Amino acid sequence: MKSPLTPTLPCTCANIRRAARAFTQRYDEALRPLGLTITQFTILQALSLAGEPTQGELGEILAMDSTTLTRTLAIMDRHGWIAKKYGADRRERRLCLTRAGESEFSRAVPYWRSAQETLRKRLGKQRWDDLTKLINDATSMLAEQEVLDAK
Amino acid sequence: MKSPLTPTLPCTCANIRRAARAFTQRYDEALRPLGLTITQFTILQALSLAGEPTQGELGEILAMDSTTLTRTLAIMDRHGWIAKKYGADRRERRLCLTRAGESEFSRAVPYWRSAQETLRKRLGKQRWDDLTKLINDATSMLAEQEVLDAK
DNA sequence: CCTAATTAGATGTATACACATCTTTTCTGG
DNA sequence: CCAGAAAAGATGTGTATACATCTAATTAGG
Repeated sequence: MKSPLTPTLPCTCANIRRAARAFTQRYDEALRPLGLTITQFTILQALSLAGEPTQGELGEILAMDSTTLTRTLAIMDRHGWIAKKYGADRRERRLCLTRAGESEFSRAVPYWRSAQETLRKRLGKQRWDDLTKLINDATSMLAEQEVLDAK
Repeated sequence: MKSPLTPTLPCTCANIRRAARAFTQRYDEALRPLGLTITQFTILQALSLAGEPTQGELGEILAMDSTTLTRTLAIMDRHGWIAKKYGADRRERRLCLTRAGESEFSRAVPYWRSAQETLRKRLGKQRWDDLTKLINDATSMLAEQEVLDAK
């Protein structure tokens, strides 16, 4: 019975952050041939699913500060993947994919799917699904609490 | 039945990264009065538990590239919290806390514990424990795979 | 209507993170 | 022993992240 490389840490946040690093390394590696990061892929995927969210709305969906998105979107904009439309409220920028963005997303999906399926098989369906549910329940509860805090 | 602020994303990595951001924001907020981040607290906690790991060993424990630790340890070193000892192998740096580091850790524990207990109560013991086990099992499995890949 | 408060996003700054590459030290074959 | 390979960290670079603060646009009170 050898001690694991990654012992359980006393801090749940540290355990989750560690998992995020481990997963990110795997997915980034899979996407590297495309010069795409999982952060950028996630935004492409979110925009291909969502309607035309504002930057703030996308930030809420991803539990990410909207000013963080300013920087990442700028990188993606340099590649011509993102379109920003000014809505009725001219403070807002509504986001959507350009043709090039949709195309890049399509190109990336097989690389992403391969990483996702490899890890899913390795963990097993039950663990994978349980993990997905628990991690998202936790995120939802933290987000709700935040909404209450703001009042 | 309203749609959640944080819908389940198709990508498990994205779900975990989102959770990491949400948790990090809570713990960082709790530690802010001390000018300490959860990253730094985690290193203090790891060093207070571990023996005297090398930088590489600490990186493995945290699933973090050892060169990332170079920068974070430099910040902590400026505060005088970290001691680096050259071991028999002079390439290595064995890490431990200074008195000031131990003292800072002790000061921080109540703030950390408060955040941890608040969230634990909110999620409930069952979910909290299940999440901890699942997330760490997943991390372990990814780390093992990495070891195999390297061969 | 106007002014004051609020909101959306941009910008300045600092930490967090990893990969490529470099230097120093150690190990391995011969 | 010595030359080449391997290992441990440091450094250069680029992305990821959030908070404080700023600007522009909208909303709320009077």
